[in-house]
Amino acid sequence: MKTTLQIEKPFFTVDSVLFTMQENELKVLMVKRAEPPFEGRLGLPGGFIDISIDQDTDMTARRKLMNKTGLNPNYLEQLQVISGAHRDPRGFSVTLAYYALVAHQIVKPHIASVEEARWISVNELSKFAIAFDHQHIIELALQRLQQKTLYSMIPVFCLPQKFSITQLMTVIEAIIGKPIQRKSLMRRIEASEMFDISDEKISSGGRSAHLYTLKQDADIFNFERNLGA
Amino acid sequence: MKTTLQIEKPFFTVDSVLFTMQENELKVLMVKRAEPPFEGRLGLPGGFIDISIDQDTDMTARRKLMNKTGLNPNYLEQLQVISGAHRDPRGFSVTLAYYALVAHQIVKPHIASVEEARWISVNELSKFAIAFDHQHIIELALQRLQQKTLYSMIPVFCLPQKFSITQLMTVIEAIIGKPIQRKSLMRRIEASEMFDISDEKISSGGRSAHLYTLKQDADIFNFERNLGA
DNA sequence: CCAATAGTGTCTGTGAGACAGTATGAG
DNA sequence: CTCATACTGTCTCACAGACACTATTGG
Repeated sequence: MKTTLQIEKPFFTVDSVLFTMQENELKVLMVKRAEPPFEGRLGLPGGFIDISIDQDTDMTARRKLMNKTGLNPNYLEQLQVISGAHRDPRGFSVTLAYYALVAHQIVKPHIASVEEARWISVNELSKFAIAFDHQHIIELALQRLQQKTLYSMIPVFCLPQKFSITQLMTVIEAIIGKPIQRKSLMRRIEASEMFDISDEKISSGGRSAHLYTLKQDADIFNFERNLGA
Repeated sequence: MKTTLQIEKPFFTVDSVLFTMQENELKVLMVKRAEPPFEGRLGLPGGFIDISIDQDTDMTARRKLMNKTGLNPNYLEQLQVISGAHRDPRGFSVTLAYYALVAHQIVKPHIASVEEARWISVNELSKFAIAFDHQHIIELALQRLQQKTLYSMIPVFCLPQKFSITQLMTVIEAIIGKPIQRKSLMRRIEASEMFDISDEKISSGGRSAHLYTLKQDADIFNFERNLGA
């Protein structure tokens, strides 16, 4: 069946949902589309794979994010493939969606200069007209992030290298949308063995807090029970 | 940048890792490749998306499985995309891998007739020369299945509609590779509220066992703690 | 001193592990 | 009856939730 290769090929793109923590809110990076379809609307940063540059799709995702924000996310993972005949007016399309996390302060200086890109709070997304089914993809990414937050420490990748327990607690609560016990979080920091406690401290109006850092070699530890259930 | 679309496109294929339970062993469906590359070797069932037939990639996976085994799996979920320049000798390729589960007895009558397809025990896979990086993909699928087995009841999709607790226990133990407590499993069957207990029984040399069925409307329940940790 | 934030001590609750004990079928 | 397999009772243990209590900073 040498004919197999003659079948018409779908579009194949890679898009990323990049999250960060800014002003106690969980935000997503959106870019204003410069061309049709959906010209002028907000959409996810992404595009076509370039097999002359990209070694694999992870590289494509990172390269496209670099073009928009000037940096590599601290965490990047495949979300899922979304496909169908009607999600892109140009025809059948296949998109591989990623979700990613960065510390806000590092990204801030870059964005404005590069291109029309902005951080939008996940709570305010519904106020905008979003291109394609990207609204839905963000929904999926958020659900996955929430789930993973219940049994791992990934939210640290939204924070700077040195962070306090309160900062981590705030991100987690922003992600899962409800309060957690500080005590439980401290137990997990201990048990995961992923962090070093630095001697530096940060203060914000009361007793000053210890700062923690991710160990260099640290694997992401998965707990056997969920938080906040 | 209308030039974007002129970028050379990669191959895009869909492959599935179909698991079942047979003779107390976890098995994977492999097909003998009829064409190069890797002609004559065993590989995963899959192929190119046909946008004139398939509404999305799930359909592609189901269609390809139907061609090999004559049936729809009870459970089908995306695993991940694997991509790279060197995994297919014909050039840069992108594969969307699925994993799927079926009850063995239903599939049995179909396979031999359709094509050169066979069930291989996951423990004996290393004895064969497998096409592409499919060995690796199976590894990934198994890891995901193991993880998911710790906090859900998906292994039931390897069983017939009516099944006993012992059968379910056997599948789970085959998947995760270690014994679990019958008592814990019974607690989960209760708590999940996913099953009806039928009045039928099955016997195998001792006291006869109750048979259970999945409720028609049942969602897959996710537990907050892992099993067998 | 007080207010505010950080961190500890410790009790309760839940669900898994372990395993002895009881029930029910076949011969 | 005995044997094999199915199921129950119940204890322990690990870890999350709750929340009062102590510690440390700035004013």
